[in-house]
Amino acid sequence: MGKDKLLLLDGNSLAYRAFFALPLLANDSGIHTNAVYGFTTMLQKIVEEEKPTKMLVAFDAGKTTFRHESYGEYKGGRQKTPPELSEQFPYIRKLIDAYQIKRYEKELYEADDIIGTLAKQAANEQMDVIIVSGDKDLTQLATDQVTVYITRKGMTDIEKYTPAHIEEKYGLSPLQIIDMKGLMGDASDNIPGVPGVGEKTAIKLLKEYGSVEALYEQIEEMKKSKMKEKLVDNEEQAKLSKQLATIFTEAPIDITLEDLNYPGPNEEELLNVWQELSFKSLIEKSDFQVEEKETAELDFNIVQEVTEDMLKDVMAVHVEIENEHYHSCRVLGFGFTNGEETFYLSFEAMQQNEAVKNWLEDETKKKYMSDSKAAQAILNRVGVTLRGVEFDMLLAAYIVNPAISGDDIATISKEFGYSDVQANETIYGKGAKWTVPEETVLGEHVSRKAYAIWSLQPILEEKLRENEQFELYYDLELPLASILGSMESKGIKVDIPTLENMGADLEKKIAALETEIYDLAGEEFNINSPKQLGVILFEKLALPVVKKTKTGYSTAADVLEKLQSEHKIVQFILDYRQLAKLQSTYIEGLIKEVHCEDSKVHTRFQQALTSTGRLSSTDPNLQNIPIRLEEGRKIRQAFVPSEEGWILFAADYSQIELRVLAHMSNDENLVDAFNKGMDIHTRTAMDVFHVSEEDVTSNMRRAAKAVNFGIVYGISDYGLSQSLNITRKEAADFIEKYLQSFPGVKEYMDTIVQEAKLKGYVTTILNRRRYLPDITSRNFNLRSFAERTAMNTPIQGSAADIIKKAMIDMDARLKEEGLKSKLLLQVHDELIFEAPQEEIEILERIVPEVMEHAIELAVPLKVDFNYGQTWYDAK
DNA sequence: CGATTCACG
DNA sequence: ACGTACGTGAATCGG
Repeated sequence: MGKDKLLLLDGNSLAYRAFFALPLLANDSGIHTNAVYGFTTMLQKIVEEEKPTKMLVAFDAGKTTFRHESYGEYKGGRQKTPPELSEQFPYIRKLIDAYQIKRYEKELYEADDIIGTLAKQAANEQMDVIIVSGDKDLTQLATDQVTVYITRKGMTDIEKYTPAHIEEKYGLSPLQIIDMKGLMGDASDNIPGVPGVGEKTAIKLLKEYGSVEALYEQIEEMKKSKMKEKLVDNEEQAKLSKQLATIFTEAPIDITLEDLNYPGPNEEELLNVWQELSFKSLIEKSDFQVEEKETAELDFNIVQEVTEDMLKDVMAVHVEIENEHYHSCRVLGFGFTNGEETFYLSFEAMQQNEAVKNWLEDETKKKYMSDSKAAQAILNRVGVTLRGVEFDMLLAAYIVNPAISGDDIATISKEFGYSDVQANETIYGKGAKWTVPEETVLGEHVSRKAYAIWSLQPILEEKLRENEQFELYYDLELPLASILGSMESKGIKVDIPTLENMGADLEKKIAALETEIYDLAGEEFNINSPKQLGVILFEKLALPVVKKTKTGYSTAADVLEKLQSEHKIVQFILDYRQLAKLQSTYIEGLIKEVHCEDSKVHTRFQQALTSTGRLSSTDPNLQNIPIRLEEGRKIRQAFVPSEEGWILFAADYSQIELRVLAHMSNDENLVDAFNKGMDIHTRTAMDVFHVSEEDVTSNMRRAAKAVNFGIVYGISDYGLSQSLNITRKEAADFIEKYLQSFPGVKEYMDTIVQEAKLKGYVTTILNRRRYLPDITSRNFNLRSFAERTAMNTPIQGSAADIIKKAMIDMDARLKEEGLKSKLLLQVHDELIFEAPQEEIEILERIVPEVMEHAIELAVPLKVDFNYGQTWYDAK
């Protein structure tokens, strides 16, 4: 057994150091992590390099110490600990525990005193001692056996103070550091010292006299000077200061050196803490075996047949599929559990099993699932109607925190502290190596997923209730999932010949433009490559460079528009880009997505993805079908009703976001404008430019419209200047005038940012939440972005709440009225239905009625509608 | 696989 | 002084 090596760490000082040395990072749950991160990297490095056999982290306990008895102002005037740091201390403690390092604090004593006491004891036992702190005061403890490490910038950079190093640096012994502080004081601890004496003078005096006491014994022999006067006047203070600066090495601690043995980290615990904090780089760098981590045993069976008695009133069910394309992919199997009995059933076996099918369709049999919409769509493919979904883990997790990334069960489970389910990649492999394992492995994996859902259901439900989000989840998102599932399964019919004709037409136009462009450029190149295009435009043709990107010249549309007058080629490129986009994304891309059995596209609405609460749409994205330009808008002619004699009916909210803003800000002016049913951009122009309605020019209205957009996005003068092509100063002027006209809006914007800083998140009308950890960042960009998000998310998110509620009400109303009409699509502020001709009259009445009263605001909601033979004609 | 561009609200 | 409008998805290029 070699010599013991003891590492003593000053917890408070290191946490402070790390906090101020590093930018205010935060993980995606909104917990700040910079101090914990700095602490961790420092620990990792020092443990690696020093390989200690014993360790302890000491913390200050409470506010008062024995030093306050002799000097009440000790550490007075100190700024209180920033809340962003306070919230990190529990994590630092967790981290230390995971490392299996002892931590200790003692009433009335500071971390210094605990460290000093233990260092002395250890030195007496002939141990090597290393003290780590961010505070140079500790250097007074340096001896031949005790080295003091002081962290410098970045936490992992360390200065090692041995007595020799101190001698070299200051010309003093370690104990004289105390005298130095007695003379010069310490502003951060509010130790006064002798006024006018700084580091230089203190060192000079100590070199001559040796100590504070010796100095005062010989003070009469000192030559008369200002300095001498000050020293004489402040004798008591100097002695008190020295006393305060002295680390007490006889603290009555009830912990012994034997208690401090360091066995090395508990790798599993440490990984858990790192995962909770999202320390991805550390997890990757660590050579801990993540995959081989022991998972708890799970008792499960692979069954060929399921009998009624195996199917309980409440169960977790998971449908395992090949990939995310649930409208077309292979189905692998089903996992079931009620927490006691767990079993796996292959898809083939399920299709033969009436008991299971009946149970799945039985409304009274409650199912706990994750992504029930996918399960519904899959079962729909085999003629089974899923009913009785009582819990959806994917949606619950999303409501608790929309920033949770990943929609697979392993990822979500881990977020909530459950790790007994493996990543899909571990089971199947990835890329070309993807393969379905043998049934015992697959069966266990799927069973574990079901078990994870079962285990997390109470935890997530509790969390939802705690956040007052249970209603949002249970009454809005959960029923919506089923409605979206039906919309997806129904699909929308696409007329391929229409697309093909357009494609042929486009092909000719694109070829003609290509020729023109090559001709004007004097060479052939890839017009689709911004890099090659940049070379042609800005080098060969020497057009002026307006904007640059990270990688080179920007060739974005707004840049090209500014260059239109410079060269004929620019317009051709703009036209080429427009047509090429239509061709590749909307003609070829769309055709690829049409299912040949029914000539329909079946998009997937992502319900647990956006940070604001909106839906998104993929494969194909039906929420960005062209409309603004006529050429593109024609794409909509290919979207047709699925039955002969039916009609497409589209209804959209007018200005829903500004109405939401009027409601939330309660701005008198804005509310009035909507209550009077005015054109909001015209009204804004009237108020900002102080003109009457008749005198609002089209330019004024255009400017007002841009300002309104800006307000919704979380305005910035730069953004507005870009959109209106004016100077930043002019834009700032506009904003100023707007906020004067709408003071309620200004107040709302200020309040919401304040609230976000206080709570760490913002909310919508239905209590949807978005965390904004960057809102307190000292990085201007990150903070500004978070501030704009704080202003925008309640608006965009509340509008999303409203239309989601409208979809639920509309679905119920269609059923109530016994109509055949079906909801097909949602595009953020509009709903698209298909309907038999004879129901159009009814829809004209009920759709606006339902949508306008989905949620009552302080201003009316307004809905416009249109219908026609194709989506294009519903305008 | 990141960057760029452009389609939508 | 800092350098941006908010929220998405798909196609394409090129390392």
